[in-house]
Order: sequence, then C-alpha cells, then structure tokens
Amino acid sequence: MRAPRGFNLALTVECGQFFRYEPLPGGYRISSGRRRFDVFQDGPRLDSPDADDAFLTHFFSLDHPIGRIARSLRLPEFDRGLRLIRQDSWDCLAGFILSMASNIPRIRGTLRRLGDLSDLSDEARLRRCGAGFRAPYLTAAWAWARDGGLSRIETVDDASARTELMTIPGVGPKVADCVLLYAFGRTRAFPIDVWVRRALVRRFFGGRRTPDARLQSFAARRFGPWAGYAQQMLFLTERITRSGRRAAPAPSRARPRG
DNA sequence: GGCCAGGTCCAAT
DNA sequence: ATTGGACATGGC
Repeated sequence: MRAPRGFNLALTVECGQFFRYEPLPGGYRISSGRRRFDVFQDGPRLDSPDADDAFLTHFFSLDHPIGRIARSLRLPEFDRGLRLIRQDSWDCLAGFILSMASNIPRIRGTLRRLGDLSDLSDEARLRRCGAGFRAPYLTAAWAWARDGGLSRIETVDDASARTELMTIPGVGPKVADCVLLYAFGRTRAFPIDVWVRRALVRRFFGGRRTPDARLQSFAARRFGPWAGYAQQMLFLTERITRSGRRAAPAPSRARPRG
C-alpha cells in the first residue's frame, strides 16, 4: 500500500512504544498477540506479505490526522513520520510491567521469551524468562486479564480505564497510561516517566521540581486530545539530546531491500 | 565486574 | 502529602 506522506516505519517501530519486533533488511518482523507479520517500507510504499492494508492502517494508526496533530502540539521537533501504534493489549501490559527499573533491550528479550509461554501463572517460570522481581506483578496481571479485565477497558472512559488498570499490583499511573496509549488508542493518555518528566520540567517549568499531578494537568491542557503524541516525541528527543550518559540508540534507518 | 535501569510498593516522616 | 529504600537481574 501507499503510506501517508512522510510516514517513518523505523521511527514508529523503534521509538520505544513497542517491543516485539526483530529488524529485517528494509523492515521488521512484528509480533502482536498471536499475530506475526513482516512489514517493509520502501519510500512511499509500505508492504507486508502477511497483513492486509486495513490491518496495517489500524496497527500503525495511519488514519491519524498527522498534520493537524503536528499543528496542535506546537513542538518544534515533532516528526510527522511517527505514529502511535495499536498493539495487542496483553503484550503491551506485560511489556510495560517489565519496563520498571529496566531498559528496552532487556524488556525485548524477556518479552520474546514470554511469548513462547501459554500460561503465565507460574512465577518461577517467569523468573527464568528474566522477569526478576516483576514476576508476581505479571502473574497478577495475567489473572486480571483472564477474568476479562482487558475487555472491560474497551467500554469505559479514560479515567475509569486508568483506575481499573491500576487495581493490578505492579501497575501504577505510568504503566496504566502506557497501556491506554499504546494499545487502546487513547491518545489523550500521557505517561510520565523519568525522561518525559525531565523534558517537561526543563522546558516548561524552568527546571523546578514539579509534582507529577501538576505535570499531568499541564500536559492535558497544553497538548489536548493528542497529548500522547507529544509524550512520545518528548521522550524521544529527551533521550537523544540529553542522555546523561550513553546516547540513546537512534532508530536504524530502514534500507531499501536487496 | 560493576553500575544502572520507560516504576511501584511500602514504611517512615 | 512527600520522601527514600528495596526490589532481581540482564545488558552495556
């Protein structure tokens, strides 16, 4: 299919919202739930031997009005190649539970190993996959999902969905917002992690330490219905420009096949 | 070989 | 209400 002008598959896949991918020449092998598909970008073309256009459009949110979004956010660095994806909600929940006190390479590895399990109720097994102290949180989330938690999220408003997610031990405001944003398409969600906190404080609060609740309401007011896009952009630029230590790995440019 | 990590929970102010 | 430490272990 023809992708929207400027769409950047590499940026979208590797910006940190998603973990279950393996790079291929010119594209990626994507896992989301039981689904696996390869996808390749070559200039304006986006092609998959496995997934149809409707699925790609939904998964990569190609229907989002990126021009309007860019104008509404007023962030000079905003990149119109970026899209918030709609990944499998369980993968997303598990991935961001694993994200606490961790890093992206490790999350990816653990999640990949978890993908081979059909039952996540055994903590010892989760530890063997590398979950560490997060193992009991994962089993709690697994039980919650088994009892229909994820489908309850679909039908309720953002605030209720957030509250419901936060009933899971190991899921606080940040993880809950990640799930709302990266799986359920709740584009107002604005997860505040250490990087986004730094970015907001430095850029909008004169460097003064500010409670998250304050940052949260600021973001809602300033960025509105597409706040999630602002969050992802702030996360990216803060990591790249200010990585106190090692530079954040830039997304590998997708190269033409062959 | 250390050091550190896309948070959350809990106890102690 | 706010703050500080523990948490388990892979990746760099």
